[in-house]
Amino acid sequence: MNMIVRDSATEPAYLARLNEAQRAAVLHGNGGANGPLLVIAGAGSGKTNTLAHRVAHLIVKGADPRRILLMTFSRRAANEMTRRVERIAGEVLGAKAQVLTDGLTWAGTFHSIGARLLRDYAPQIGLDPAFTIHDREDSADLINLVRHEMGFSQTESRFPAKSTCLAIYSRAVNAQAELGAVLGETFPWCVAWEEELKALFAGYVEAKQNGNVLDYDDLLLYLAELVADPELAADLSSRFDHVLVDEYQDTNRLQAAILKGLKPDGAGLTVVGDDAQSIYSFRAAEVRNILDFPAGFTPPARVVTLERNYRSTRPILDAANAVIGEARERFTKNLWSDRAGHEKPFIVTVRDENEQANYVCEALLAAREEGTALKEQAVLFRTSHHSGPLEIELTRRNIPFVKFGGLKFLDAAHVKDVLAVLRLAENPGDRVAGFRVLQLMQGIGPTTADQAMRAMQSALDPVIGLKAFAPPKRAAEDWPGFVALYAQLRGSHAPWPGALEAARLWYEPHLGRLHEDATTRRADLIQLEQIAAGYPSRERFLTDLTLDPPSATSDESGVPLKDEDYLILSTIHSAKGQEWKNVLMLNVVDGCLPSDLATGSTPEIEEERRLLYVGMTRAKDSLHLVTPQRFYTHGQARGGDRHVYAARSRFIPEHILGQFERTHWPKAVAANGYARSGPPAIERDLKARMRGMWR
DNA sequence: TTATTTGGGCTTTTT
DNA sequence: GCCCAAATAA
Repeated sequence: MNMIVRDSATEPAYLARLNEAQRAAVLHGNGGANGPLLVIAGAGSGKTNTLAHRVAHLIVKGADPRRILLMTFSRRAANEMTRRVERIAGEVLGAKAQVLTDGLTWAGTFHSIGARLLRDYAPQIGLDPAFTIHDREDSADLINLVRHEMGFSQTESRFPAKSTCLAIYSRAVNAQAELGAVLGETFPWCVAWEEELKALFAGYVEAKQNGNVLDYDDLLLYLAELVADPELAADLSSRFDHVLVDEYQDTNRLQAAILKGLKPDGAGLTVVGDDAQSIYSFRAAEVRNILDFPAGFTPPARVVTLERNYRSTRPILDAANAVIGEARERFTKNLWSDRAGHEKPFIVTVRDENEQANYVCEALLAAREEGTALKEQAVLFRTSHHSGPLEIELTRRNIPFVKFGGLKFLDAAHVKDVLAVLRLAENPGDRVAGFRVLQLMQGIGPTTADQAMRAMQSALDPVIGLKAFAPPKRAAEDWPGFVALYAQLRGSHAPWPGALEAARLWYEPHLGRLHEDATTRRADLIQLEQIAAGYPSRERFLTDLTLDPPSATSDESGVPLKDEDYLILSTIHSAKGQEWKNVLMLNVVDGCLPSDLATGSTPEIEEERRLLYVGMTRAKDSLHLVTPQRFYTHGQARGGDRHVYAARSRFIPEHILGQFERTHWPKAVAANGYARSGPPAIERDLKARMRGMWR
């Protein structure tokens, strides 16, 4: 399998179209599992393409795709990678490639790979393979249950909220740090609760184990523990010849430990990343992982640097380089591009957020008039709610859009309710799911739900326990129906995906009672059934959905039609790895970018700077940074007038302003204060709308 | 014991 | 605007 055959005369065409550095990254080891490789890949330097070529090259050279482990940031990135590998391998291997690339099944996030491996190794590490996985909200709910049981909810001064408790716990786990240190550095206002938090976390861990549930962090933690055992690590390691990791700058210490345990000598290990794009340290990502990677091995890992940018025009890249050039500490060199462009990025001053929304609409419609489809344009912002006024304006103008990184489909209460039914069937010990489901029935509150859960657990079989349980009078009517549903779902012949429909039918009466807009919510659930049909089993469906939820409001839940043109709205974080012809960034203003919640320490501020850099480098042809002069503060009634005056982001100081074109909008001032910018580019049939009001 | 109301406090980015 | 806990009603 390890062929060291080099014949440059027959070098395939797919290598010829790469630049020298890219080719070096692809050819490293020449198809074999040689020493470790670090690829520093600047923004737009063809990173995904290079990685895909490397994987394809390995396969062409005879590597077994089933023994290639590919870890990317999201399932979407993994799919994209697989697609490209397929195409490239197809050029060389023809029809055979399909079979080979179908074997590339070990591709996904650290968390999803972790879940799969843990199910495989469950018996060896004392885990029940039927474990269910808690998302963030479920984890917070469980921690809340423990918090109540320990009496921390009725303290004299207020105990940290459940989400804060979880955040502290998660940080301590992912950063592999002591609780005291975490509190001091990241949660200083909770320092006084250290003892109580410690007790709470001990209780939380116990509750997870009793219920046979894992949270996100456990997937990494258990995997790290698994590879810490020499025998298990050797066994696991021998399953993979090649391990490739994307976005390595955003991995945390736990993830680095997993890799190290998996490939201690680095043989066959490739990591790709860019320290200038590290934007996840709030999630305990550790830039040092990538910086210290080469020296972690003897001999040190080979480093290949990709500095040529194929994405952006030169003026855009120059401006982005100027922004990142202000960073305190940096390791990658400036990127270069030979894509000429006459247009500098714009800094557009507008009066307030409403004008900002107007400007954005005008700008993107103008770009569309010139031939840039909405799909090739994006509006980026620091926090999800920054797009609020814009969303209203887009809706008013009938401009279709899809939002990434906002409220997720799965966070909706009705979707969680139905999924909880399935989870409880999968794992009767899942208290959070049980509490949620049982309390849907009228007359059942926390106390009864707790008693019913206990009855389930103490019985030989959970179904028998439920049947024997006598609910309070008010719930007596609902009870038999629920027990029958549960028995059906627990049965060995539970249909799939029919089980979801059964759960929905049971849920529908409750849906009508609990929610006003039952019709739209019901449509969501039917949508969910369609998604479910794509999964082979209930377990895979539940796992994949919690680990790789549909990321946009449209993704699979299909709000706008796929073939229609629509605009992309996205947080900067969710825009990672993507690119558009025209990019507009909102609120490039001190207090928003950097966020005023993240200006406490230098590292935090530096991360915000990289965030601006990441946003700017998404643009191919044109870039607009919009700076409203004042914006309304939150925490007031709608239409309130509390506002602050904002200054241009500190990341664009005076001396780099020359890289930008500064404009005001609306343009120059007429007697009434504002020039008319001409009628909007959209026509509306007002009469039709009037008629429509009564139909 | 459950369901509903009221008042006070915090408010990012995501697997 | 949302979450949470305490108070109140059924």
